[in-house]
Amino acid sequence: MNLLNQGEPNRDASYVLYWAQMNRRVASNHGLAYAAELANEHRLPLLYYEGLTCDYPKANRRLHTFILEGVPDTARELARLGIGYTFYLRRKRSDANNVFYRLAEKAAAVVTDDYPVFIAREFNKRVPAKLKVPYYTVDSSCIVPMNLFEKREYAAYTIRPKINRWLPEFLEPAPKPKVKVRWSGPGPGPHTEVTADNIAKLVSECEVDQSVPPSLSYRGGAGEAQRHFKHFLEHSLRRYARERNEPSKHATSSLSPYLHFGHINALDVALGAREYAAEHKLVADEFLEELIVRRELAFNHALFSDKPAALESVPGWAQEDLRRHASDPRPEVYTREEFERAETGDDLWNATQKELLLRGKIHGYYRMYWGKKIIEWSATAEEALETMVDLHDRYALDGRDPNTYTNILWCFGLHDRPWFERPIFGKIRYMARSGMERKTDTAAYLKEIAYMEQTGVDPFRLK
DNA sequence: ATCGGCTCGCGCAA
DNA sequence: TGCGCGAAGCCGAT
Repeated sequence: MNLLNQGEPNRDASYVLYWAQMNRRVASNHGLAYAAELANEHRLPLLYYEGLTCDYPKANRRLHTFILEGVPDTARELARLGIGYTFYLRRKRSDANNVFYRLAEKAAAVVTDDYPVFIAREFNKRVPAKLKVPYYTVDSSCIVPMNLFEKREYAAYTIRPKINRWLPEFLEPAPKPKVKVRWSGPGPGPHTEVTADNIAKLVSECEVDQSVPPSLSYRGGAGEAQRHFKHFLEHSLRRYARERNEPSKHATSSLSPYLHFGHINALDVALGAREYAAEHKLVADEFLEELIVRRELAFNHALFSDKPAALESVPGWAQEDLRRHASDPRPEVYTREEFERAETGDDLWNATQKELLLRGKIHGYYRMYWGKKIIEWSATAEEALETMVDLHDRYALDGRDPNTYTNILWCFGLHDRPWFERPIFGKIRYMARSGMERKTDTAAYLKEIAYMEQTGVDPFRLK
């Protein structure tokens, strides 16, 4: 927990305010639980505010739909716990309502999410000074709070022992938000009522890019997140270590969209996987390594980098290699539009891009190939990076996340080691189509993507 | 099928 | 100061 301003509690306050910026969930939310504690101290009720605006960069139908799908779950849970809920959908850019500031004026204190990238990073810098009341941020994203680390870690092997030392202390269920003064009735307006039936209509009324359709595969919400998690435990965890890099086997958790929007807490995923593994005599080590060590390494990278998504944040040797090879001839070069439309000369690469377009995420292993080839086929490294970030911002349900930026920069050498010298890449790890063929069943993947493209149905969508 | 070399730098042991 | 080893590989030799 961090207090980010000199605010004094408001004596005439009507509630304590929790502002869900990134962790859009009720269960297992350390920030919300802390807000409930403050509310109890002030003998006030607790109000949960969540907004969705149309004017953040590249806002679109896909992202809006996913976020709105989470709202009914949130409303139900909050009502059960006696916590007030104001959700506001700002449909038009001309809408002058600034609901957060209006609600904050009547709050004894504000609690929100500590988050190291995108809008929350900027808001948490700018907003506290504008408020008269205390403004707290709580890290409800990481298992080991990212602020406990003192510096940017060099690689997984440097952060791993530190995480392992802290884990026994932090791998405990989050406290529940138990309020003493229950909220009765609706939250203070303006409030937008969201039901499963009106989501499509609400989104169509928003001034956002309507050309990006909702994901074929993932619907938002805490309930959906739990369903995916349960399916993963029962059908995939035991295969994870062996088959996680084989996309056609579907052995990964598919939780990244839910982790990104906070519909599920990584802490609960870790606890649940550990418990399931113990009960069923399975080994969850490989999954926990990715969920905890690599995910938290990404948050560490974002927190301690001035620009988490810039080439200046990759190691010196890699930057130097990119510079040295900047004028190497590129045998193939594609424009951003050709990448976007999946129109390169490589059908496997095109399939990965189609997976992004249709599902809203790319399988983790193939995404590395996707990124490496964009580097190889772009005029400059800077342009390659821009293409990757832009395509994720618009199409990925797990974009705009510390993991996204870290996975993209990994393609440029971040958290990786040098390998042998070659054109364009220098000593940055290269990936070849032949390697994909050798190690994975590319034919099965191509078939699966082609089926989705032709039918508009994801055969692996959770029923 | 499997193995070693490629190459940098962190962090711990000495 | 030396040394082991690292987030997902490639390539050529055996």
